[in-house]
Amino acid sequence: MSEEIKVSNFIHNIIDKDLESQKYGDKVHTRFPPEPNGYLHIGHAKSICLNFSTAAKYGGMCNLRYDDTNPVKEDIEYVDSIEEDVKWLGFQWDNRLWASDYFDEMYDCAVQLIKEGKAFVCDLSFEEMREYRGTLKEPGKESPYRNRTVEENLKLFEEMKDGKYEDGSKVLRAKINMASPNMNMRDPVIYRIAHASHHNTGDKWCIYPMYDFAHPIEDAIEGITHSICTLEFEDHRPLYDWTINELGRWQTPPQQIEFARLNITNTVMSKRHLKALVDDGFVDGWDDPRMPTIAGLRRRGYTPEAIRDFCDRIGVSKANSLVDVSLLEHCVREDLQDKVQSRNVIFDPIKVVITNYDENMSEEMEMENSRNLPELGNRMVPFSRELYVDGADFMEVPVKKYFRLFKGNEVRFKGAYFITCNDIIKNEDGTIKELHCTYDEATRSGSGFEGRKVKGTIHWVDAKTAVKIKVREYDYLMVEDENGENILNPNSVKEIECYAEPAIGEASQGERYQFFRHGYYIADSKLSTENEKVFNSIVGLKSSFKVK
RNA sequence: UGGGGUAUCGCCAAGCGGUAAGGCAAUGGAUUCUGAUUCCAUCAUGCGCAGGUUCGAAUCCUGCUACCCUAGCCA
Repeated sequence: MSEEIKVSNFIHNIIDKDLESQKYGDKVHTRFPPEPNGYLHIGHAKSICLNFSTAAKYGGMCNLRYDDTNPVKEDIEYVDSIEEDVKWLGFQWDNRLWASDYFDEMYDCAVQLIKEGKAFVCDLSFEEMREYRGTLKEPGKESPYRNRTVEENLKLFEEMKDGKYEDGSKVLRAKINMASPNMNMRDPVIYRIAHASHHNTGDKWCIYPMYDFAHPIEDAIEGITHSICTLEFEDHRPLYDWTINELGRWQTPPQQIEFARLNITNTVMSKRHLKALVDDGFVDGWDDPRMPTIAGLRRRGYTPEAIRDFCDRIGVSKANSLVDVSLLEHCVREDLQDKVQSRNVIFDPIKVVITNYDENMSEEMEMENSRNLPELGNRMVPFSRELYVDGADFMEVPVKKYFRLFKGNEVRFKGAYFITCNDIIKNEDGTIKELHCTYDEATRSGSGFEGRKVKGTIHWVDAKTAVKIKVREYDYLMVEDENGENILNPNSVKEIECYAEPAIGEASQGERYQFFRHGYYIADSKLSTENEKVFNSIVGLKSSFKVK
């Protein structure tokens, strides 16, 4: 048992108990069973981390199994993305399997139930079936087809398989109890007719097993010990157990364990809604940097380490929860701060003229690549008479406790000199044209100057050698309106033209930086070209001085 | 409750009869050539509510309350 791998107490307690009772001997076998009907999102990441980490922690196995029992909704195009995402998160499956590979065995299981009088072919229509099912408070009525003979059921089911009937005209139902207080036990449908081509089995089948019938069989065949799913399946557990017990084929049946699915503030977490955002063109695709999909988070610049850490920290329990997005952001910052170099980028340029600096002179200033990681060394950044600073680093009328640039104040230009602002030069319309400042040669960075101190350090870019880049700032996809209702945020992305120091030109696709005083950014892998770098904002700095 | 679940700090979450871990957020302070980072401090006489059992209860019992899931031939 590895100590490094964190596993929630929730699952820990269950498995330790099973190990002690030797319910499955020393075996621990989990599975991650996505339906290939969309991209994986961070909610899936929670399940992936849970299942794979649990297996790893106990020296067991974890299967990646596609729950592909409904060809109408599924598409092979999603399979590649699912595997890429699981791998990117840092996990490796022990077996890659398809539920559809068990269709023969599932069919055989169905036939067994029919032979034992535990399943029957039913001709009720959708509407009739709903009527017969009863309601939450009233029991259902038995189907008039419930007492067909075994021979008749066998014949009809075979004919269903052979394609003699239309979609919806017949189903195979388990014969359990129409008066059960649990709706799932009121003779649930276990096989339906669907004349649809399956990505794996082609046109071999025109009947497909339902989830409730298929899933326990899949788990049992694979020797799964702990079948972890989300809370809404709690009511299905009796049917899960019924299926395995009635079939009686497996010595050590798997057990279903439920936990609460992940919800994050300001985040859409339903596949249906995410698909609508893609289909309606609100976002550029499943990997749009605003999407909470694994692909989106990856393009946004999140690291697998940060996501795994997040999953470790949110814990696992049965309480419905809404995790504050600030925890995710914290995990991203914490991971990036010890990995990433810093660069100077000016978002909202104000020109600065150093009036006592020689017009024909320029210097290469040595600048540390990372304050936190001295081992990353230094780089040379050009400095000359005309520079740009950020609009946020200057105030014409400073508020109290503001210690960046304002008229009469001296600040440190990071990696360069102390600079004093002497004059504000305006355009005719009253806007600021440029700032006239002076520098003090004695205060050069690295000179060991101790004469006086300044409270503010700001960043700058040499005007002559500045490189233009595009930066995309993101806001949450969902925001609250004035009534506190969650609505789609119409301003979820903002593109800004920025000036950057020349060294940014070396940025390769996917490379991350901290833009000094701004936050963390990544060179977008899709939008960047040779001539133009586009950066996605990953996450901002924890806090900065905000003018109220 | 028809049935099934869940309630511990603003948000997650440990705790399993011996006197409320931790993280995020927040707040104060120290250091800082990033108002970042780091560091230190504060943050539940209280565990949905009301009773009871016990020397002792978040943990056991009883009764309430609130919220979630459930009536697909989806998963």
